[in-house]
Formats: sequence, C-alpha cells, structure tokens
Amino acid sequence: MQQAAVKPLRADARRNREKVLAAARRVFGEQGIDAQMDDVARGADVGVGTVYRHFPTKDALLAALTDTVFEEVAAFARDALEQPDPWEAFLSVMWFGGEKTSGDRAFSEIMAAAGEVARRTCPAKEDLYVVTSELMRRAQEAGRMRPDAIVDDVPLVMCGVGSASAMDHPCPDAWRRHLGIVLDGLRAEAASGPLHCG
Amino acid sequence: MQQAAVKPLRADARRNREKVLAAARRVFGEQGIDAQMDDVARGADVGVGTVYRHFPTKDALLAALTDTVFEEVAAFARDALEQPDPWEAFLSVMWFGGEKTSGDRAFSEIMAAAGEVARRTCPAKEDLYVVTSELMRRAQEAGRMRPDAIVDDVPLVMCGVGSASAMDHPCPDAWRRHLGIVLDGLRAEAASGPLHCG
Amino acid sequence: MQQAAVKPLRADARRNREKVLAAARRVFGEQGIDAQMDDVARGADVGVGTVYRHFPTKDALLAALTDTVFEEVAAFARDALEQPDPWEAFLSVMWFGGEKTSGDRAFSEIMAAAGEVARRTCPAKEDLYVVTSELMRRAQEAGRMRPDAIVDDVPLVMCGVGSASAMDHPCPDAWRRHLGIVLDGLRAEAASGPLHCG
Amino acid sequence: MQQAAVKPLRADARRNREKVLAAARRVFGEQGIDAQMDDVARGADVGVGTVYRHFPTKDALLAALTDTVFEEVAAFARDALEQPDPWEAFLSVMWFGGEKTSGDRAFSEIMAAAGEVARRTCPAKEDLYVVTSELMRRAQEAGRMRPDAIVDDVPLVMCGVGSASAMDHPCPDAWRRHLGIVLDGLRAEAASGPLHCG
DNA sequence: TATGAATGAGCATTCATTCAT
DNA sequence: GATGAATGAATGCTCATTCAT
Repeated sequence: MQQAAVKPLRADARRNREKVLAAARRVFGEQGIDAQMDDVARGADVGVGTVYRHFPTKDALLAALTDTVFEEVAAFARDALEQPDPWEAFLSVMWFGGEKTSGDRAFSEIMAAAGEVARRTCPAKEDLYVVTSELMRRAQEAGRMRPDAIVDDVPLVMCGVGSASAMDHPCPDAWRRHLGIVLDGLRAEAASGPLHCG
Repeated sequence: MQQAAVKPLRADARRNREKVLAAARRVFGEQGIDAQMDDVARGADVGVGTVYRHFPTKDALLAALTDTVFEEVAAFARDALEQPDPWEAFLSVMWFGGEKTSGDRAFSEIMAAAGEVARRTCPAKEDLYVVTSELMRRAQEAGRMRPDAIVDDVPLVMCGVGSASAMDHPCPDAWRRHLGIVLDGLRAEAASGPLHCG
Repeated sequence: MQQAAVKPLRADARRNREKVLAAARRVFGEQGIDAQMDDVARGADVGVGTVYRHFPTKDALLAALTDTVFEEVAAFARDALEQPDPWEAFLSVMWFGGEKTSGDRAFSEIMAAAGEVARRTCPAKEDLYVVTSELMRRAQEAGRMRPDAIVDDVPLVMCGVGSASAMDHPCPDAWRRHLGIVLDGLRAEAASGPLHCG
Repeated sequence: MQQAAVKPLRADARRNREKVLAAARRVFGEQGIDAQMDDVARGADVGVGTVYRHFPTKDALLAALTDTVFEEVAAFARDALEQPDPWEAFLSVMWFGGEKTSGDRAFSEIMAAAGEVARRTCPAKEDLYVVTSELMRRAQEAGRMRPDAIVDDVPLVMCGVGSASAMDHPCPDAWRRHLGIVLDGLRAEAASGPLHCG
C-alpha cells in the first residue's frame, strides 16, 4: 500500500536531482553551510527553482547530504562486521568515517551545530549506531577496546575530527593525527582511568 | 613611564564595557557567532551604539572574547609550569582549557572556522604556545607523553573538544569523555604507532 | 556576432530594469544622492532586492544614471558636429546639456563631488570630450569663441549650471539665466582679458 | 528692552565658542556638510557636548558658518560702495566672494542644497543683497553691466563658482576661470540677447 | 559648565524562498 | 518541469543628539 506515493521521477528529473546533490556536496563541502543556494544551483547548472523543486528548503538539502554520508559509512560499517578482527574492523570504520567527515565542511558544521538538522535522525544513522555498537561490543569482549567507551562517544570524537580538519596545522591532513590519538586513546591498554560520566 | 597610553576609562564606561563583554560572552557563548549585535546590546542592557563604541566591529568584539579565553588559559598554563610533575601539569592545563572551550560555542566555532578571526594571534595565544611547548617537552622527556605529539596537535584536539561539546550525548558534560580519551591517547604507553605526518 | 555576450534579459526583467532606472532617475533627480535605495524600490514598485539584482550597489546605480546622461548629451553633440555653424552647434549642445543637468539633482551633486563616482569615466563621457573639443576648436577658428577657453572649462560651467538650478530664484528655470551669462562670456567679443591659468 | 536676553558669555565660554566655530569652518570647509559633529569637536579640542551647548543642532552650526561668510562679504561689499568705479567695485566684490566660496565646501553645498539651511536668511545676507543691488544699479547706469542682470543672478553664479571649485581641472584654482567667464558674460558688451526670464 | 559615553533610528546590503514566465 | 527574477525580512554599522558624571 501507498508505495506509489513516491512516484518515480522522470529520467531528466532524476538526472537533475543527482546534479543538484553533487553540486551541493561540492559547494557545501567546500564552503560550509553558509554557502548559498544560488551557488548550488549555479554549480549544478540549473536554476534555483529546480533546486527547490527537489529539496523544499535549504535544511532539507543539507539533511539529504548528511543522510548520504551516513548511508556510505553505514554500508561500510555493515561490511566491516564480516571482518574477523573486531578492533581492526572498528578502526577501519573510523578511518573511513574520518575520510568522509574531514572532507565535508558542512557535515562537520552540522554535526557540531546542535540545531534542527543535527538532531534529525535517519535510517542509515540508526543503522550505523546499531552496527557500531555491535562492533564495539565485540572489540571490548576481545579485550581490545576500553570497556567504558560507548557508542555515543563515536559521533563525539568524529565531530571533533571534523572540526579539527578545518584548522591550520603544519601537517596536511592533520585530522589523521587527531584521529590517531583518539583511536589510541580508545584502546584497552590506554585507559588510565574511567571516562567521565554525568 | 607612559603606561597610561590608553587613558583609563571613566567609571561608567568601564562598567558598560564589562557589561557588554559579559553579555557578549553569554550571547555568543550560547548562540555561536551568528548571534546578532543587537542581541548582545539587549543582553547588556545598552544600545547598539554602546557596543560599537567599545568594539568597532563584530569581529573585534569576537576577537576580544577569544583573547580573554587565551589569556585565562595562558595564565593557568604559566602557573602550571611550577608543578613538579610535567605530565600532570599538562593534563591540568588541558582540563582547564576544556572547561573554558566547552562552554563557549563562539570560541569553538571561531577555532574551527579558518577565517580572519581564527587566524588572528594575540600575545596570550603565543604565550600559551610557548608554555605548552615547554610542558610537552618536559612530559616527553619524562617519558610520560608520546614523543610524536607536537604543540600544533593541542589546538587541534581542543577544537575537537569544543565542537564535540555542542553535541547531544546521554552524559552531561560529554566533552570530558572526549578529552579523557584524547589525553589517554597522548600518553606514552598509548602509542600504537607513529602519528600521521604529511 | 557575440555582441550578445550580455545575454538579453527576459522581457519582464528588462521591464523592471527600466522601471528601476526610471524611478531612480526620478528619486535621485529630485532628492539628490542621499535618497535611499528603499525609496527607489518603492518608486519603481518593486522590492529592494530587485533594485540590487539589476545594480549591485547604490554607486553602480548612480553610475548607470550618469552614464545615461552622458550618452544622451554625447549623442546630441555628435549630431551637432554636422551643423554648419560651429558656434551655434556648441551653443545647442550646451543648452541641451543644461536641460539634462538642471533637472537632475543627483547628477549635479555627483559632478561636484570629487568622489569615486565623479572620477569614473565612461565611453560616452570620453566621446563627449572629444566631440566638444572639436566643436570648440572650430568655433574658435571661426572667431566666434574666445581662444583661451578649453574643454575642461565645459564641465566646470555645466557643474555650475547644475548646482545653480537647485537655488531659489524669482524666475523659474533660472539656470537658463546662468547659462546665458556663461555662454555670452565665452563669446570671442566678451573676453576682457585672459582667463586665469594656474 | 530685552537686550539682556543674550547674556554676555563668560570669557572661557566665548573662547570655546570661537574654537568651535574655527574648527567647524576648517572641518566643514574641507569635508563638506557630511563631516561629523564629532570631528568638529575633536578639531576644536572640546567635547561634542560643548559644541551642542553653543549650537543646538548641526544645522544651527552650519547656519552660523554661512552667516559669517555673508558677514565678511557684506562688509567688503559695503566698503566697495565707496569705490568711484561701480563696475570695478562690483568685480572686486565678486572676486572676494569667489575667494570665500571656493575655499568652503560646506558653503557651496549649502547654497546648492535648496534645504532648510539654504533658505535661511540673515541680516548680513539681506544687507549684501541691498548693497549688491545698489552696486549693480550703478554699474548698469554707467553702461558697464548688462541691463538685464538682476541681483538674484549673483547668488546663482556664485553658487556655480562654488560647486565648480570642487571639480577636477588641469588648472589649480579653476574656479577663477569660471568666474572670469561669468564676469565677462555680465559686461554690457557681452549680451548677445536678453537673459531668459520665466 | 564641560565632557564624552550612550542612544537608537536609519541605511546599504544579503539571501532563503516564492512565483510568473 | 525548469527557469531565474522578485521579494523583503534580517543584519552590521553610522552618526546626530541627549544626558549622566
């Protein structure tokens, strides 16, 4: 029932939607969420009206963008579940997430923003939480990850990685240093004491 | 001795300047740098003109705010130099900085922004760099801090802590968890391999 | 071909552009350059945004306005070159220019302002200088214009006519009296001595 | 009676009034009427409050300034009445007026402005009108000045001279050229026909 | 009385969103 | 459906004027 509610887009409409999404990723990724809708339209080589036909508001477009990131990472994470070593699996997911996050100024800004868009959830995001939880459980059971780490710490540190990626630093890709430190801090042997909890 | 090159403000002017600064800290701290000058004025219970009398532009006001943070942390850090245990000294500075940073949305945003204001430097900032370097050198010499950590990693992780502090998290003050992980990751024993470098 | 580098505006856009220009001419013409962009918009019965779509800044709008004046006068002057009597030709150009200038407070103010906009030049303005030079040369050769008059005196006296047109005077169109005096003063017979020169 | 209404100012107050007036002449003379009251105060080395104590509004200050100009010129003109040659007398008044006008940007702007301040009259201004009328009558009677010139033409041309003095021109003091032309145009022999009249 | 800090209406400009073509 | 022109509320900043010190 109701599955026809989302009628399949005409071929050119779908093509435009993709063009808009691609341009939005590029534009917001580079300039952050303060970039203008007009720039997105120009980047997609369509009129603003077309952007608005596919995404009713700027927030909706931004949401679609973040959803995509979550989908990519969730898919990667799901695959990682197959890896035999859960700690290595966790690491690979984090590095993959860092890669995605660090290259996307808007995503970082939104994650750190505490606004409407940030609080939004989406299937992929929930999925990612579930999978990450499982990965962490296994890694902790295997005695590789500190036992007081919890899923909610992951977006926390990824948010940190994201914003750090915008900073000036003598090394290129300095976010890798940040993530490296964080991941070392998550190892079982690293814990010098329990993490703070409210 | 001309130390009064900047003539002392009239009592009421100084009071207003403080009111403006306090309101600005509150408003920008809560709403981030997109808060409006009018809100700051309203918060300080003065007219906008008064805000502008004391700070010629919004950026100048924001800069004054960040300078203050650096001054506080730099003062704390300088005191920490006296502590016998360099690693503990470093830790205390980081926690102090986290405290300051995490409560100040504007400060976090500016640190992550890569814009004009972010690139600004101020005596306190430079001072802080120097002192932190020294603290790190000593901690590394004492074999407590991983030797591949560098001063420039500090703002990196503090920026991460700052933006993470805006996120939803089941624990209040979740930034403490983030910083806890990071600091554990900086311990000499934590290093699972060298940090990435360009 | 390729003369359409500036793609032709949509019919409604062109219409609006004209409405804006017309309103601007009216508003700035009456109130001078201190009139507000909002008034122009209101006068054109469009939103301010529309004014800014067509002219990126107030100065640009003002510049477009002055360019138009120069274009009209330059076109007139070029035609005047065909007239057999150079002195009469010169006179007709001056009267035409006076007509344009006297009704336009903003134009007068800009000419007298010595600011950015005033120093701007445009093809029509340069063209006008060239043509006027030629007209003057011929009139002087014909012994009708005093030989010590130079092109640069023309904007000088026109500026005078313009600002004089704003003054109270018992006669309507009193600027005609001013210009009449000036033109008589430029006749060959009028010179009682050489004009001052630096 | 009522002559005590204007109580004589205390010595220091009078001194301040003079300082303000002098600074105002300098500041407005150089920058025009858009200069700020604060600049005047700074130029006079007093607080703005003091400026306002002596002149209730900016317009009042500007009015005082123009009155002074009229007073100076009127005094000069009254002396000129003694000269035997009325045409020469008239010329000298005009050159004197040009000198005053051309060096005073604010005065020119006000004369051309058609605003409140411009319409104001003052004893000196009326005096100047009377004296100038007489000078012109005599010059016309002596057959030196064109008979269709009227007093009201004088402010007209002076206003022209004033605004022209702000223009770029290859010759320094180009206003002298303008006035030279105008005065030649006022000579009896110059008239090529009657001046326009409503 | 002098001072200069405070006031706040006013103004140019921007940008998310709508809607006529 | 697509286009991009139009809209107008919102925002940083200015400056004549007032008023507490």
